[in-house]
Amino acid sequence: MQVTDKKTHIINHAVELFAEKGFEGASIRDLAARAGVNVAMVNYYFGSKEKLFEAMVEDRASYTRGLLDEIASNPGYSDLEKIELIIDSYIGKLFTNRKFHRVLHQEMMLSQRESLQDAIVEILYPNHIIIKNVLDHGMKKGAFRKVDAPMVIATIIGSINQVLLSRKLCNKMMNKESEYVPYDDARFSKRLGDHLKQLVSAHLLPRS
Amino acid sequence: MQVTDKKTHIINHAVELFAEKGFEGASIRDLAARAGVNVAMVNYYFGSKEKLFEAMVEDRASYTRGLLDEIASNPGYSDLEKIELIIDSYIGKLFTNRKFHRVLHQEMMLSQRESLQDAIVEILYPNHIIIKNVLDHGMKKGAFRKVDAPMVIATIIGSINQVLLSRKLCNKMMNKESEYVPYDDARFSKRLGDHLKQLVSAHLLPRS
DNA sequence: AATTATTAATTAAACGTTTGTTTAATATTA
DNA sequence: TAATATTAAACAAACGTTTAATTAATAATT
Repeated sequence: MQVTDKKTHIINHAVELFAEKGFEGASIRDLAARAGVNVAMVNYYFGSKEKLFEAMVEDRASYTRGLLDEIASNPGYSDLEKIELIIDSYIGKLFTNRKFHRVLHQEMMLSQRESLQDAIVEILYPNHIIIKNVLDHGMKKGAFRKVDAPMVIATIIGSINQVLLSRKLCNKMMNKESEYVPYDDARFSKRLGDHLKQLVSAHLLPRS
Repeated sequence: MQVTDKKTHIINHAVELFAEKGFEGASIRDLAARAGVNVAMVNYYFGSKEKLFEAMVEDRASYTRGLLDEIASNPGYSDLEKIELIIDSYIGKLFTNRKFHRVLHQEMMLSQRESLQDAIVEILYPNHIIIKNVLDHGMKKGAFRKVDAPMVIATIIGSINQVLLSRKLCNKMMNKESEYVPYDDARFSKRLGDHLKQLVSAHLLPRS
């Protein structure tokens, strides 16, 4: 196995472990056992637990980029269509990358490793800007009513995060049995997307 | 100082510490130093770190109860008025109790101490039910359009949680300087409340 | 192509700290 | 005097990390 592959292999298990136990709760020994490598290899490759975490963030940070930007810059869509496409695309992104996204959330809530917090903000912020630009453009052109754009963004992303926060709470709210995994069910993604699109449309579109 | 007072005193500092560092990241020695008591006192009073955590949850769990229920059961309000009052009331609640609420969020995201997760769900769920009943009643009476009630709840609570998640991210989104503390600013609470009320009204009210 | 020299990868064991917790002695209160 | 509260010290376990020895792979030299 190549060096890069081995690093990636460790990082993949690190995402799982950090998502389950948090940074402090995850031990190098546990990680090594899961990844099937010697404990010393983690420090050999990454230097320290903290640097491993940073390497993991850097490796996975790209998951947010690209797709939203393409949608927003595509001249073939109306502003409302862009918002709707962004909603669906963002749901897909967060659902598939939910473990890493969970790690980012954990780290953002804690006031340790503050420099990492700034890095995480820089990862998430571009997505907000993309949505903001579409909202601002729509309002300027009169396609949208005058709304509190940052709050609309908080609502879109916050709604998705809320169902991602806890599978147990989500299932209880949605009246699903406790073993159900909503994030793997395309019907649930569609349900969330439909709700958000209807909600945001009613909010943004001028009254007839 | 009375025994109960001393316990409460330790719990108060525990909320702060757990909110800052998470369960695993918080040490008994750090807690004892902050609370100004001997390290052994924590185990003397609570038995263990884990039992201290549970005692803290039990002590603070009541923060969610009461207010929302009063609003929902008050016959003097229309269904929309109830929703609007619940939104403002819930924002106030979460903002003032944000540190404990942050601890609950952290714990809910991790897959350790699963029994505690169930307990936390039981703490938060009643609030959801209160909102759900109002929504269902309004839909049944024709005051509201047919909407996805659980998703509407996820949106209301998720939006508030999103701005509570990270002060840094929130300030960046809202174009505030990084030292600003939005949760202590009544204007920010009002801004969030106004947004949510406008959003939910547009979503719930039938088109003219 | 075979052999040697060099570097990289891997391992088990140990290191020093920190952790939650307990103990045994002392002080305080009832 | 008896129960409770408080303390400093010690305990064992787990932690991240380092070491020193060994194996594997690569490069250089004959």
